[in-house]
Amino acid sequence: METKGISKAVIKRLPRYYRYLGELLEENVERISSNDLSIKMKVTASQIRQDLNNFGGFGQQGYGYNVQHLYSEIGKILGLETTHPMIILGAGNLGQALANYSDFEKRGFKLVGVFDINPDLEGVPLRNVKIQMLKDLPLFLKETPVEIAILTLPKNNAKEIADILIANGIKAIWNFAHIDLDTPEDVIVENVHLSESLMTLSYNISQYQQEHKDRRSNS
Amino acid sequence: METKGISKAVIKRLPRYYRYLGELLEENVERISSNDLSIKMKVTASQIRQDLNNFGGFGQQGYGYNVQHLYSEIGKILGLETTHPMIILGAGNLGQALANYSDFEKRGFKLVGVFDINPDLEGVPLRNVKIQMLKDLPLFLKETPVEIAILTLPKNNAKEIADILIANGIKAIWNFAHIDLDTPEDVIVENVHLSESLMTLSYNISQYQQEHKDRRSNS
DNA sequence: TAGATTGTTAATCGATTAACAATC
DNA sequence: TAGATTGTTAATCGATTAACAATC
Repeated sequence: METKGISKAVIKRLPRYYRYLGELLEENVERISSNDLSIKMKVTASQIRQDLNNFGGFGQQGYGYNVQHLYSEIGKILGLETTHPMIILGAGNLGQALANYSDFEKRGFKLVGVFDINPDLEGVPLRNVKIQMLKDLPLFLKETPVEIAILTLPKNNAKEIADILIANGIKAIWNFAHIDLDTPEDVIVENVHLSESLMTLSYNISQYQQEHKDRRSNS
Repeated sequence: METKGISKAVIKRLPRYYRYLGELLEENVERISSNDLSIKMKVTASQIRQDLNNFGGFGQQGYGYNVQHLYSEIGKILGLETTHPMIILGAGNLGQALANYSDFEKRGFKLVGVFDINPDLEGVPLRNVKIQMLKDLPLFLKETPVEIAILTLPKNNAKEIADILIANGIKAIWNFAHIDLDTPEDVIVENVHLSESLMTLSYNISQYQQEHKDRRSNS
C-alpha cells in the first residue's frame, strides 16, 4: 500500500491513461496490451508498464490489462471515487466556464459555492448555486466542508483571497491567477497559467518560422 | 543564431522567467544576479544560468543580468515582439473568457475572429469582433491571415473543426478540447487539458490524506 | 504445452546541480 | 586590484527505454 515517492512525471500521465481507457471502455474493448495502448497513445509500451507498476501489478502475463479493471483502479488512484466539494472564487467568464463544465461533477467534483466582489452578481444563480459576496467567504468556510478552492480572480485579489482561504483551512487550490501563490507546505496548489501556455505556443511558432527561413536561405 | 534543440523543459520555464522579470521591471529593479532571482523563483541559480545560456550570454560577470535587457530578450525569444492574429472556435464561456482576456492583446496576440455553431450567436459582438458561423470559417481563412486557432469546442466538434483548420493552412492550435488532436507534424499544438489538471490536484489531495492517515495509525 | 505479455532489472539517455576558471 | 558573478564543464541525479526471465 506504499504509494509514496512517485515522480511528478508519472502522475501527470495518469489522467491521460484514464482518458484513453475510458474511451476504450466506451468502445467495449475488454482487454488491451501495453503494446497496443502504446501505439494508440504514442508512448512506449515500456513506459506504460513502468508507470502502472508504480501502483501495482494490474496486468496479467500473456493477457494484458483488463480495461474495466485498470480504468477503475486508476480512477481510485486519482481520487475520483470520492466527492470533492469545491468553490469558485471569481464569477467572471472563466469562473462561469468552469462552473458549467458538467464533466467535473461526473467525476465527483461538486460545486458548492461561487464568490465574487461585484455586488451586481449577488444572488445570481450559476449552475446549482447562487453567487455570494467574497466578504461572506470566511463564514461560509466555517459552516461548509470545502476541499478545493478554484481561484479565477485577477492577480491582485487572488493573493489576498488565497490568504483568507488558507486561514480558513483550505488545503487545495486550483490556481488560474497569473501569480505563484506563497502557501504553507501542507496546501496543495495546482497552477493553470494560461498566458504561459500561450507563450510556449508562440515560442514554437517563432522557432518553426525561423527554421523555415534558415532552410530557405541555406539551400 | 542557432537556437535548435533546446529542451522542452527549458522552454516551459521561459514564460515564468519573463513574468518575474516583468515584475522586477515594474519595481524599477535595474539588475539582478542569478542567485537573487533563484531565491525569488525558488529554483537553483545554476538552472537559471544554464537555461539562459541556451540562448546567449545575457549576463555580465561581477554584475549579473540587466533586468530590462533580459526581459526584452526573453520576449523576443518567445516571439512576443510580433503580432499573432488568432481566432477562437467556440463562443461558450471559455471562449468568451479567453476573448476578454486583455493581457493577451498586450503581448501581441490579437483576436481577429470568433466562430460558433449556435445561430443565436451570429453577429453578437465579442470584444472587438462579431461572432460568425462555423460554416463561414473556410472562406474567412482564405481571406484573413490567421496564425493561431483556439479550440474551445466540445470534443466531437473539435476533431472535425481541427481538420478544417488544418486543411485551410492553420499551423498552430491552442487546444482546450479533451482530446489529443491528430495533426501533421508541421502543425504545432499546445494542449490545455483542464480536467487532467484537476485530476492531478485530486491525486495529490488523496495522497496527502493517505499519508496523514498512515501517520496517525503508525504513531 | 506454446505463445503472449507482463513485471522488473539493467542500460541509456537527458536534465539538474555543483564547481570553478574566466572576466567584468 | 579585489570582489562578484557569470558562462561552462564535469558530476550527479532521475527518468526513459531496452531486454528478458517469470508466468499466465
